[in-house]
Amino acid sequence: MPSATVENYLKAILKLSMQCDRGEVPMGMIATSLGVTPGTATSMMKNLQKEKWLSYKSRKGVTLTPSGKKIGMIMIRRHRLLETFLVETLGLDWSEIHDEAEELEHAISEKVLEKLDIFLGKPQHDPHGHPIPTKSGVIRRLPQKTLLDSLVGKKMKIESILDQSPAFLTYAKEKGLMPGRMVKLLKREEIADSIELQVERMSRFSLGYKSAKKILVSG
Amino acid sequence: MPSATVENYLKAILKLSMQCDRGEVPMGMIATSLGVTPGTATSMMKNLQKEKWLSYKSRKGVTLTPSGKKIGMIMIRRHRLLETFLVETLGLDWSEIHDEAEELEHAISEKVLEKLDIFLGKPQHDPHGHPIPTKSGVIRRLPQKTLLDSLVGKKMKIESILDQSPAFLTYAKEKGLMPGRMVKLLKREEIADSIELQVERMSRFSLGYKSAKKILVSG
DNA sequence: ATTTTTATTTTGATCAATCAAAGTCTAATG
DNA sequence: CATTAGACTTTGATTGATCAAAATAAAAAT
Repeated sequence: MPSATVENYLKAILKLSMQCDRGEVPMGMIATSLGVTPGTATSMMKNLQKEKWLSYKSRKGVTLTPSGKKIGMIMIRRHRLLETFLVETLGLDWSEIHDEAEELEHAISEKVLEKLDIFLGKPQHDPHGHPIPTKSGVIRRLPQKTLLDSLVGKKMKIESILDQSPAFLTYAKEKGLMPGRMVKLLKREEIADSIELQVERMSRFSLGYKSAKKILVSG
Repeated sequence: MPSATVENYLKAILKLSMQCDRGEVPMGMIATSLGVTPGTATSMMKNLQKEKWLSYKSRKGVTLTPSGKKIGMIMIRRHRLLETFLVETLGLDWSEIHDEAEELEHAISEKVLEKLDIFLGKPQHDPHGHPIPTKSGVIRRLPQKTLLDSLVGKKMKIESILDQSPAFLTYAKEKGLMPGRMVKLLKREEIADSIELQVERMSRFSLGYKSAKKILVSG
């Protein structure tokens, strides 16, 4: 059984490898993502390699083995199912759930998780619109299009919010930026790196480029 | 914030101090109850004293301070609410829930616990009939009478099952020995340290003294 | 009152996870 | 191509939790 720490490393590495696709995940990203010093990350990678969860090439980076990937995926599944439970069943706000799930995901067994999955009706995605992997580790691919890339005037459907920080999530909710809502890009102000938009019948507002890139859309 | 290990020590010490009442809880009981060597228990007690969770007298034992007692009580509350959730909401069998709750109790926050308490309808006791402390740490006192002490021929109500082991719980359930059921002691066989009994309209069976002491009754 | 037994404490060591700071590569820049 | 900045690795130390085994104290038995 991997420790909670190992589970965190494997989950983080899996997520990084899914985003910034290029074979190996570099040390620096791992250290930053987990909030540890580079030296800690390096020494941990050596242990994880010894346990066959990944392969590590000095000054290159790491790639997960199938068993490492499996554990990472299980952790993502646990996290997202727990987030769904916290919002749907217990009524927590979507800005509060990330940290809670971060703790619970290391304590919940497969047996309880499967019961929870059934109880929740086998949801396809969590409250932020992130796809929930199946028990066997299959995960739907998210659309790549962000609010920033969408065409002026075209109505798009919000698919997912990439930022987990409570402050951003609270703001997004207030403006109606939630999965499932329809949004229209009204104007793009290149020079101010800002866009203007409207969600359904709500009032217009603007968003910086950096924030706009955190909203995935489809349609 | 206490570590999960510290939480376990404080919960165990609180439980021991509630059962075998005599001021101080001796080292040996603590070590056995937590499955660690005596030396480990001793050194841990010194740390816990330094943190003001208990007072330790060499070769005497320990007594919890109010803050230590509070943490122990919170852990009992978490454990029992989680057990209730696992049975009532997710449908696990009462023999499976102890170990699951043992893990989850260290990961669940107060915020989530209070939501869970409301969701469950503020239950008074867990599936084994153990009282659930209130948020402020008040706990109902269990009856002291066991099945063994009850009078031959008198109908009693089962209040609580003291043994957490899956094997005993599975057996108990099969025989109808569950909180809320009515039970009648039919015969006491002193020489065979065994009793004969009947639960409601089910068939009679016998139980050894040691097992009979694990069933608390009232009535 | 000795001896023996049992309970507890001490000591020295280990393991996982971490950091700070010094050392070493590598790749980009001039 | 030599230098330098940035990324990465090494080293040595720390912390919390643990154990085994030796030492000690207290309680029980003789």
